Amino acid sequence: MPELPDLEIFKQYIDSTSLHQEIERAYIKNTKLLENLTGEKLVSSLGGNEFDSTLRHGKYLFIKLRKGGFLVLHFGMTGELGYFKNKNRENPYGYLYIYYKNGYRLVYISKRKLGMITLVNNVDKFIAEKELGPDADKVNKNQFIKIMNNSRGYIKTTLMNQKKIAGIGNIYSDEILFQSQIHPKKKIKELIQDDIETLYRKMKQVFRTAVKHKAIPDDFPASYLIPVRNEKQKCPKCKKEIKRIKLSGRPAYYCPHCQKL
DNA sequence: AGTACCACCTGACGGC
DNA sequence: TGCCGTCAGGTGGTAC
Repeated sequence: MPELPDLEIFKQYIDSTSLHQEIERAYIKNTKLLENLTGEKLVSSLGGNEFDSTLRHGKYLFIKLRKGGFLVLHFGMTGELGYFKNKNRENPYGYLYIYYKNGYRLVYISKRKLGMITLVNNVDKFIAEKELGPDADKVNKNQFIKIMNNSRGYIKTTLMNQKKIAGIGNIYSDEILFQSQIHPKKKIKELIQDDIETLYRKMKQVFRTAVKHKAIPDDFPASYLIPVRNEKQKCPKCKKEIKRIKLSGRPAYYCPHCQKL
């Protein structure tokens, strides 16, 4: 479930497993995920190289290469990472394999092939080209208020708009709205300043909590929506039934009692 | 500017 | 058990 907290966990995973060790070779199984890049170029750039550090912006992960440039990973809907030595941990959906001299490999895994892999020299330039807004976990309160005041439309749609704020997806937008007690289909212009500040506070709190629990929904606090984000489940606060509606074709789950329009 | 809908891709799940 | 339709955390493009 690759949204901001998941990406933050991926970042920590790379940081704790894959930095500062020589890459023996790389292998790309399918070039479909590559953007502006050939498989040959990717493989030759990684071989004999080393990862120095990582950066995250929204749902994108940037891994700095010792010899210059960054490996960029986007995880789509089903992307994940694996770092292991044992062959029986092999995954049929692995696409990019990075083999280290120590016998371990880092694998980019994607069931649905909706992710993206590329190489860039300049992260800020990449962010500008993708027109991404500020990272949702790093944006400050004044920036956030300004972004909201410059938007119209539904609050949920706006929170998920990567060009406004980067990092929030379908699942976490539901959680942020649930914690803020705001209906997903509330129009931004109908929110008062207090609501916007609540959203900002809850957004940060949700990220902090999710990352603390390694982005594993079952470990989230009992007051969280995500572990019970399904129709016919009971609202963690009022125990009434969770409802599902659609916004631009995407499902939104909320509590009609706690989140009034 | 914002919304709905389609496409991409393919596994998971529920119903019959 | 098996087939089939529908749905799914992502983004990007189009028509209105």
